[in-house]
Amino acid sequence: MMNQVKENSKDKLIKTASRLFQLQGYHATGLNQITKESGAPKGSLYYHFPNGKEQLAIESVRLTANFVSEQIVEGLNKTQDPAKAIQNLIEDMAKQFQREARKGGIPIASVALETALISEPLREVCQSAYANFQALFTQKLVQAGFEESRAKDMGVVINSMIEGAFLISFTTGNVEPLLLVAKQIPVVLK
Amino acid sequence: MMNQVKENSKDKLIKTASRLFQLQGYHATGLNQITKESGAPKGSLYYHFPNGKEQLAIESVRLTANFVSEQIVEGLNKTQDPAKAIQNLIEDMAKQFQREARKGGIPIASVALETALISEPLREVCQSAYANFQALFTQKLVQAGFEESRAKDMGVVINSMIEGAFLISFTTGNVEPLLLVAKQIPVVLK
DNA sequence: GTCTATATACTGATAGAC
DNA sequence: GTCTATCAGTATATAGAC
Repeated sequence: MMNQVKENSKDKLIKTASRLFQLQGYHATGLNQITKESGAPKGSLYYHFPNGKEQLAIESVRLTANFVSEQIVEGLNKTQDPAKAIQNLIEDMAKQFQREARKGGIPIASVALETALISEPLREVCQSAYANFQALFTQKLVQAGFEESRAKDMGVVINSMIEGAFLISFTTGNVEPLLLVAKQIPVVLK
Repeated sequence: MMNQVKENSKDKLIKTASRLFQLQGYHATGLNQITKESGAPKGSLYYHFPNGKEQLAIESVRLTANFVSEQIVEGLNKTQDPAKAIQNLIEDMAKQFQREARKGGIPIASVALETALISEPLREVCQSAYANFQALFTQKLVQAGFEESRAKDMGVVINSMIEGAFLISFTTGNVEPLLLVAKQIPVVLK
């Protein structure tokens, strides 16, 4: 019923918008560019997203967040030991980051920074994304026997370390920060 | 000679631009708003910055970076032990962040994310800013007897942790990430 | 649901008088 | 160095035919 063989305009718009917001940020990405690259007509955009750019961005961030969450889950499931698992996950992210040669942007950070003060709904969906990432790390730690409260704290810390390393790696065009942060994971979890 | 009692248009423009770029990001900040809030005429902007917005942003990021560097230096000088010093610095930043109630933005991150792929000179000045922050942490560690190579690595890691914690704290409107990262500094430096 | 044409406002940038 | 007027382009958003 809801699974269509052919991709509809709404999905095409969200997919294209997700890519462009991630690559260029919120304000640098215009609706004209999104409709043009998605192939969907502009009238269609306001039919599917009556609240315009803000609503489209909210759904785009949700899509991006789900995609990243899946990557995290898959990565963490590869290894039982949590420290090794998280370290490997970050190193895999660094490899992918290097392969793409910085042509993909950072998943959510730019939209979060640009909109946190001007759109409460957009801020909330970015906040949810980060809360979700943290929860995945925390879950992995709890399953490995970490005490609940410490696992929660370390989820926040690990998420911060990863986001910061992404920011610096992206700005400098060098994956070193990601690799160095990965190496510190076993240290902070000891 | 170069120290004028009265603030000239160029300085007013850079100061205002620094504040607005930090608060709103690069693309959301228009030249009309900068000239209006600075009190400087628009014609004056292109007289002082022939390369327009990009050049103004470069000098604004430099000003912001210098200001942050001074804050870091002052903070690190308060305490001799590097772990304690860095931890206290981050906690002070968190306090200031909370006082401002998220009304100041994050110093450089938004501009860095928005421009790294579209302006090489702007990317470079953001990169320099981060390199400078890292060097200050590294210097503190070397002075305390850390081995040079490890001190460099930890400068990068600490800078990443702080930037990431700022990003998450800003997005969520909660200083917890900054405080938790501060608490981990002695752990990673042990 | 799709598509085009258009409205209004604002963007970065420039010209030229003063 | 200052200031105003204005350019061409693009932004988000809407109206209305199909």
